[in-house]
Amino acid sequence: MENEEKKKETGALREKLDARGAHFTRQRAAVYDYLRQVDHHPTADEIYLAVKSGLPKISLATVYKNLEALVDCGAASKLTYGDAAARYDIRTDHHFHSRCRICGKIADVEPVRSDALLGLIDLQAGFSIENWRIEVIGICLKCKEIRRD
Amino acid sequence: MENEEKKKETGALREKLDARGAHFTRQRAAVYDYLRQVDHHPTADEIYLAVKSGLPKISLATVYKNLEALVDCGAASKLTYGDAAARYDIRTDHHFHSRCRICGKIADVEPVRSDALLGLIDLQAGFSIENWRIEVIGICLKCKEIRRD
DNA sequence: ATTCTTGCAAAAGATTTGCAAACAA
DNA sequence: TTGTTTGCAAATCTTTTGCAAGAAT
Repeated sequence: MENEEKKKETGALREKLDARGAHFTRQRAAVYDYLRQVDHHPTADEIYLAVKSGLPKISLATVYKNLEALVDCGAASKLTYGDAAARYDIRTDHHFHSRCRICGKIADVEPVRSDALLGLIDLQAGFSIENWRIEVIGICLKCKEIRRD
Repeated sequence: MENEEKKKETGALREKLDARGAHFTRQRAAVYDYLRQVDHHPTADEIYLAVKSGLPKISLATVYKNLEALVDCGAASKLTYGDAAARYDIRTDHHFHSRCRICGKIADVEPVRSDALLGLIDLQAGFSIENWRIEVIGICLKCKEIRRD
């Protein structure tokens, strides 16, 4: 049943927070739950507005603090692809993103042979790679169909 | 001689601005010249401080407006890799960047077989790629030598 | 009991905007 | 002369911070 699944996830969050000496709170759980339930990568403000319906007194500052706590304990990640506002992602594994130039939607892109990237670029000598990010910009299927280009 | 080179570049900038109906001004040329002479990717504020020595009355807002004009006419590009402040680059051709986690230095990375990137990722069906960006994060040679890790 | 979190307001940092005077075409 | 740019100040937007009261461990 759905409640079992929810309880399991809640427990997982509790453990991750605990490992960092952070507390489990209703506000924190609400931010986490919203991030889990949406299929896109919302900004702090969007999360704030959404979560406010269940917790009317929550403040935007609390949402920011909780997002930071979630990122710190490995329960979410922060996307900073140069928009005005940062976006947050429930996934923390290594993956990339595509952005539609028309509708702005950001979708997940899975790495297939990620390490082969190194052969495609001419890096300065002696640079030790620890991580890399790829963003693909273009037009998504939905926008293409609407425009019939 | 150096003046010939400078005049040629100035002429090129004038043409690009002209094509957009934009004017060539001392302030605009100063921002452009600074971008040409540095070997890194400065923020608007750094450009402002540097250009102010030659044009003491220039304002930060003017620097922002000029950077936008330069980007618009294809004389520079804007880097938004998620820092607090955007960075500007005199190059407008397709290339990438590396960032040192220790010293924060951003260096150019040349694409070798850039189109082969498509084989490395699993993009959603129907997405038309127009452009892509890669950022490599790690430790540069200089910082590695200092730490002797 | 102790430590962390909340909510509020204020502050901070980056960037944009409105506008009259100055400048470039 | 006409349209663009400048410099200034004020405004905007995102994010952070200080702090007293409240909640979690």
